[in-house]
Amino acid sequence: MKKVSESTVGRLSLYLRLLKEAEEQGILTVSSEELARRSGTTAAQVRKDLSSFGSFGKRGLGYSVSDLIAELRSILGLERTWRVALVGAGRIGAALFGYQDFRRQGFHIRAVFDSDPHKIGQQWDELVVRSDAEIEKVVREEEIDIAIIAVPESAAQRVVDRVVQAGVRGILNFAPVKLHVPPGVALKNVNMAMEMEGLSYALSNEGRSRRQNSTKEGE
Amino acid sequence: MKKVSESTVGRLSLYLRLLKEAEEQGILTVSSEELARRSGTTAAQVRKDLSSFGSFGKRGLGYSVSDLIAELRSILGLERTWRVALVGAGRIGAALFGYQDFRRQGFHIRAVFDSDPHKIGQQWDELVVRSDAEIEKVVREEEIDIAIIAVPESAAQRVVDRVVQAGVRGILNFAPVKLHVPPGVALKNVNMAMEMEGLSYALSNEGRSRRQNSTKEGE
DNA sequence: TTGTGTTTGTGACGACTTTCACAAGGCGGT
DNA sequence: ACCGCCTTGTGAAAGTCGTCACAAACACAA
Repeated sequence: MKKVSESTVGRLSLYLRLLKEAEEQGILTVSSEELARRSGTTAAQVRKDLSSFGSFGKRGLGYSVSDLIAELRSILGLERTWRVALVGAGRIGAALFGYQDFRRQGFHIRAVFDSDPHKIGQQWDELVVRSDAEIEKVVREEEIDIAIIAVPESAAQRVVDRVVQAGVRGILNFAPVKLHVPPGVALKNVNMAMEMEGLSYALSNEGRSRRQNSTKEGE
Repeated sequence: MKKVSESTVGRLSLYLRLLKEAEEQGILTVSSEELARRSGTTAAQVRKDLSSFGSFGKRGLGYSVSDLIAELRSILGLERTWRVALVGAGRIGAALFGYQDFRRQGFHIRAVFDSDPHKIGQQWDELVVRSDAEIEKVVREEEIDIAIIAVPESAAQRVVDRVVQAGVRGILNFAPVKLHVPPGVALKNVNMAMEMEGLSYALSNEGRSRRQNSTKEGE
């Protein structure tokens, strides 16, 4: 179990989803070859990724689907539930709140914040949208692990500083800015504007350097 | 102008945003050092990224903010507008439709599709939500360049095949699946579930390998 | 015009990631 | 129990990406 790259973790997450699919199809065992085909990588890549965490396969046979699912869930920390706060009750916040996959994966939204007086007090399922003035108090009370930042970019860094101060150790950021967090806090960015610009670049330069759309068939 | 990696393009997009900010602050010139500070990379990285496209700076001085903005807009293909179709009028689709940044960057949504009879016919600003049966016809008529896929994973690949068939050359995918597109079509994925699992991994393994949160301070 | 100070552009280096290739291991048939 | 076939796990090679360090270029001052 050496150092593991971010891309490896990303692929594990993908393998996990594919394995669940396979399980539903009644498949009991998969080879690295088969997983590679489904995930769009190579068999060697699959084996390397898995082998950074242990020897889960049987030579000559492949991997047991159910065993590997269990291993991956354990590696990714998905056996427990995570307590999540959603900061920003705008359109993106609302979309994320309704995203059922989160709950299914064990990410439970325990609090929603906004600064808009019109939003504060609204009932969202079993939760009430709370004033962002209460962030520190509620984050501590609810023992929030992860904060989802869905506020305008101008407010993002301030919100992050506050939730981190209140004990949050993971941030999923939807604001198109570069956030700064202290060591020990994990930060992931989802930047739709950037992805669109990547597409714009790829489409503008078709025919030129043949590699511009390396995302194709890649993750 | 050699081969350019995806990460380079991502950073260019970031530089562009930061330069606009600087321009609003009345700054006329920036050094690679300054851009690095703002973007969280290194000066050498900034210079390498820019130099893959040309020599935009003046030695001893730095880069002209307005010139560099123009160059980056040109490189990223943002001087024109792109015609976009949104497939899926659910929560995510609605959130994206309302995301003003897209329009500001020149990405104009010209069509919205859904398969739900309750949604079809709804008025969304100046657009009417159309039946997904009309995808081929409308995509061709409206000369759509880019499709945003905001449908359930079970429908995603089918939708992609159809829009590609109808002439779309860029896909922004929000469904948590690995899509397959023919060569010449650019594909970008936004996978929130995967990012959350990355956070879960990082939080589960704190203290272990010190590098788990390399996203921190990174992109 | 010459000198000083600053910052770019880039080849060389180092770190990290992916691919390759094969020995080691395990199953099934005879 | 042995043989043949298949697939894993992994060191080594290839490739990609980021960092370093410095010569080249330019502004400005005297």
